[in-house]
Amino acid sequence: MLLKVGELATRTGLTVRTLHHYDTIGLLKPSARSDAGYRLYNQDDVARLHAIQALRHVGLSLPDVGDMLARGGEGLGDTIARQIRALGHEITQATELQARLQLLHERLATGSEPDMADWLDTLSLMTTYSKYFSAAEIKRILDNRKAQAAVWEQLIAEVRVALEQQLAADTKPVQSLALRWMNLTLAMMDDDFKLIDRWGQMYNTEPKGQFKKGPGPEVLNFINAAIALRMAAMLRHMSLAELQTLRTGPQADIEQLARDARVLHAAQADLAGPAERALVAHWEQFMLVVCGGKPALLHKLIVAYTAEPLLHGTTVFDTVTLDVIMRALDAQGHSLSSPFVA
Amino acid sequence: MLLKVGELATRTGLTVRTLHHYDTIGLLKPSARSDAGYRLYNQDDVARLHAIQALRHVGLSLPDVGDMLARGGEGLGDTIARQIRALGHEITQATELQARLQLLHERLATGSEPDMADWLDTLSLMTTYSKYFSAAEIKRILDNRKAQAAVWEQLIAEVRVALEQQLAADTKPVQSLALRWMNLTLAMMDDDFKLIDRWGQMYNTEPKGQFKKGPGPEVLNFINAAIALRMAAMLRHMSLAELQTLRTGPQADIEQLARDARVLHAAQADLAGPAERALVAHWEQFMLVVCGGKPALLHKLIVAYTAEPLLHGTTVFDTVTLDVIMRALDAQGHSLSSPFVA
DNA sequence: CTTGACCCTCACGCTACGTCAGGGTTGATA
DNA sequence: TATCAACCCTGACGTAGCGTGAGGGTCAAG
Repeated sequence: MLLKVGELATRTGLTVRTLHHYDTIGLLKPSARSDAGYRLYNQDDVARLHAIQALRHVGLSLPDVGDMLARGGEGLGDTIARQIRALGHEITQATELQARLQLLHERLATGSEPDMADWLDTLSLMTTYSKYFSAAEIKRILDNRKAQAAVWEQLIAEVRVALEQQLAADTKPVQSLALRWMNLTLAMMDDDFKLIDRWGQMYNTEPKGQFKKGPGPEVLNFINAAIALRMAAMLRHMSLAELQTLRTGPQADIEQLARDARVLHAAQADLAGPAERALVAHWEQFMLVVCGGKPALLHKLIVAYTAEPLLHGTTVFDTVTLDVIMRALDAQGHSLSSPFVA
Repeated sequence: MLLKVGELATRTGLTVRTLHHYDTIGLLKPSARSDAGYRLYNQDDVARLHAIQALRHVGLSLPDVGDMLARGGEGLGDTIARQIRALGHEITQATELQARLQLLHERLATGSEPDMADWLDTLSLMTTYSKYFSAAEIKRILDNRKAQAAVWEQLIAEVRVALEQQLAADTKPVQSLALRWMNLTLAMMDDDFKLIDRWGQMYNTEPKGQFKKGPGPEVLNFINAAIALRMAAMLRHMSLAELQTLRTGPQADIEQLARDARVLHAAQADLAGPAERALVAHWEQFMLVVCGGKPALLHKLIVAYTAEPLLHGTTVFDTVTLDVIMRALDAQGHSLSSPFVA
């Protein structure tokens, strides 16, 4: 039983043109022609076509299908395994892109301003980010940044003032700003130092024009110099890996400690009383959280703060709180360097 | 600051050829040319290019990017939403294909015979199946079929014998075969009638040549005629929806009932004794499972079996078991039609 | 003898560029 | 000032897998 192209086409769900194409590239040549030149396919041709369809369904290109048939199906298992992996890759790519677009869509839908410039800014920001972060990471970062927007504004303004006053990077006010900057950045990255690394890479390798919303490059250079000083000072007392395990610590604890300290300060109470002991205990617990639960690291941190003049007095606590805590520690016999070591 | 193509290219990560292309299709024409004819891009051009890159990253085609820029970004939100949906579709497609290939790979890896014909048979079967079933469904079906392979062999052989003996479709032995066939098919489909429907559609619409492994068309036609008779008989007493909720019931129960019945049969015991009551209770429970827990359906089933001569004596139980159960039911005053109705 | 349904062989079109080929321009160096 | 590398230009073909005509035969029915 010989079939003409049209018949074979309808029977296989392909088009006549496709069969023509397979003929011209030599993938499936009809075994015979009628007197008028009509293509005539026999049973073997049909079988071969079915094989072709099956292999195409695996995702092979037409040349690959031809090769595979020529080799008699040898290595098909490996080829399929490759296709599976390729599909996996494709799927993750598509999923990532979808997540990014979803994020973009949410962000711009809530803004409710169909401003072309905004859309495109966000879009290209997103594009830039996507080279360094996954969609989930971008979401975390942007969410945090949004939540901290006001704090950042304030901090940037203060840094700008310091810059204009030409304060030196190693002065106490600038170092205070640097600490706040570091902590805010760390919080924005959910305490994840790997993200900060990539963030830094991005800022360094991407053309600066991208980041229109951020603080200009002068501000960044200024604060980065101050931060570099702090990092260097810290690194004289701990490894980079240890430094990177430091956390920001809960804001709530900081505020609670400040309130408690202020009460004790106002009351001029006995610095070794029960309230003071509780304060010190709270502070210890907070610092342990900051140090990721590692007393040894806390020890190194204290040594660094003691030994490095640069770090003196620049903590997350205000001066009053710091003063009360330090004096209480002293009064309670903590030598600032021993009691926290396991 | 005017940029030449090469400079713009390296700055944006694109190739010179790409910028040439954008120029020729009018997507990004440099705002100026040097005396020598060199393309010169100004700041606006660069901005436009960034927008183009961003929109490309969304997945838009070059013409679409052009349109979008021409419209000033209007409708971008909708476009992005569309892209998200399209990606979702793409992802499900790829995932399905990947699952199917995975299945294929597992199946052929265990077979450990790199026979070209086998690979291609399985491949085209898979291809055919995939038009009607998801990869997960195919896996279930093939797993079940594999587990039942021997039973199918036996059943098909018996049907073939009946066919050769030219037994009529409404005779008891053929009806018994039909019942076994139905139950085996149902088990293969995990009691899912929707799958059976699609299975039937596939068998009817696909070219028969595909199914080389199966029991030839004569056998199928023969048994299908017998099954059609049974279905018609059943449908005279219940709706199609009800018929489709019938289950096969656990094989373990069937065997247990057969063993128990045989013991009682040998013992010639009192048909209304405690053991017999337990037997009847077990049977009732089993039948309720078969009827999906619906006593009303069980009632209809019993009526059908009583009223339709075609169904007489053709159950999943052997004759001895059936006889014992029926007599026990009778002796215990169950009228076969009343006691199971809620 | 016509008509409609097929069949044939070119041959261009589509996406988004890659990749020469053949030839000018620019700026630095010998 | 000649040269040379590094750029730049336009033009044109190639890619994958066919879709979509154009222009012209073939076949069976009416």
